[in-house]
Amino acid sequence: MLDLKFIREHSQAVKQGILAKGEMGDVDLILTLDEERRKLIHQVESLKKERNDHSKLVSKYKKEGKDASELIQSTKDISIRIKKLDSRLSDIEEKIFTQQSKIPNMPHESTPIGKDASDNVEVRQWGDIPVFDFDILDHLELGERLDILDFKRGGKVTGSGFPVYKGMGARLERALINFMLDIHVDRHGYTEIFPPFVANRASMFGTGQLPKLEEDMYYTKKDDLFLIPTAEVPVTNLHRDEILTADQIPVKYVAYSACFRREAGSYGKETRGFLRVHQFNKVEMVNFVKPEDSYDFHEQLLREATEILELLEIPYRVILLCSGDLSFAAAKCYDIETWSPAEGKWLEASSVSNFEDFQARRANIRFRRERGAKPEFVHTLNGSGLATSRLMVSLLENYQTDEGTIIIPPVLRPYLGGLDVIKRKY
RNA sequence: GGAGAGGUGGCCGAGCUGGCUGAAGGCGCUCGCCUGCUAAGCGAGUAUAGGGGCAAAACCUCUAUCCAGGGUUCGAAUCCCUGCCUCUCCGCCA
Repeated sequence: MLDLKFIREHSQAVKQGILAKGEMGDVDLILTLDEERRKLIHQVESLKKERNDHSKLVSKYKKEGKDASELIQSTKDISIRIKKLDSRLSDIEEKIFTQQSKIPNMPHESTPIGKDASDNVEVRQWGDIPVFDFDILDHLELGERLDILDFKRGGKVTGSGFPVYKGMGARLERALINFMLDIHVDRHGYTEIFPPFVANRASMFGTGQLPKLEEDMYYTKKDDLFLIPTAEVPVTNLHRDEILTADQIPVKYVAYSACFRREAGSYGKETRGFLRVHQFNKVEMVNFVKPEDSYDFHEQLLREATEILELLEIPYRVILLCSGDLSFAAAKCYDIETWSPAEGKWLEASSVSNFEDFQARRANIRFRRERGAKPEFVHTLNGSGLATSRLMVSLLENYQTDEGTIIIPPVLRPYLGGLDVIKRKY
């Protein structure tokens, strides 16, 4: 959410930002409504003052034994006028709020302006793309032959897009999650959170999923709750409506969660196997920091995420998203993509975003620099570190051998009881 | 799911027979004084948001806020209704 005052004072910049992001948003309507709002506030507040004064007089008259009936009658009229104006005012404020919530965050100055993914900028690449001297298999075939992934039965239990991990596949998934959590906790100073996987409307609004992405989320009607699309939602909302003290900041949380996405209307391309699923696992890092530090933390977050891939020795590249490819709430975002030898392309395994105060304003997360200082909005950032589904694709495909086995990266072996290779059972 | 209790400022905690109560008192914190030595005492201050005054800050002023939303009333933290949340007991379940 952008500050109403900011929209009022920088309407041109906001319009440009909306265009650059390829979003919708009616700035002029907001400006018109805001003007009316302020006019109404002025009227209704002076009436309220009058009413308050009258009420005090009534009290005084009664104490003195004077007749207050005339005064009471005239005050009654004032109250009726107030009620009318108040309801008009809240009507307008609701309209403003609706419009305001639809305005995306502004892209940061270091975000390249562009239309779509083709305007994204590659920042760097790490590791060499592997060359194989045999015919490689894709992760689906590998998973099936090794009997570690079962997409078919997942379809039976739930529907397509709900993969089942089996045997060493399940253990490998668990190993990846534990490995990533341990690195972030032990080396990057994170506090681990195990959050709820279901969140309410206020939380979904706080991080910016609502209202725009309602159709993309699983929803439980009876309880008016949403299955989380990312741990970012519950973890960021941990501090909703709070004022943090300066010594609490920066807050660094890391959380594992299952992530649920309906991916409505995305059938067809790129839906094979793990490439697009409705449920996947992700380790997510969330930072709450002072505004002036947020871009330093953004770079640090990127390093913390890529370190995982370097330890796993999986080639990746970092992409700086252009304005048009940026999500609604982000001001700047790096995507980390890992290499899939079978697909012959890069797969997004992580998004590392700086939301500045956009989420903080929606979720009302503030901090005080010192006692007595005015509360300010924090800056929130988050980054996947990482999503295991795409990571699993790259891991299986990059570490496959001509025998159809999978070499386990050394850093993961302690998590797999020392196992160094996954072999076929038959 | 059934029965009951409750949600007040950074925290604790009054008020809840409606009227200078934005809210006693305590703790914490900040500043000052005194005193001086791991302490105590004294004084002052200590919410947030919005509107207006202003180019802006400081400041002044008004309005709102005692979980949220409605209602009653000249006037509500105080009365009524609805919702949310917390706690206790019972039931059910992992």
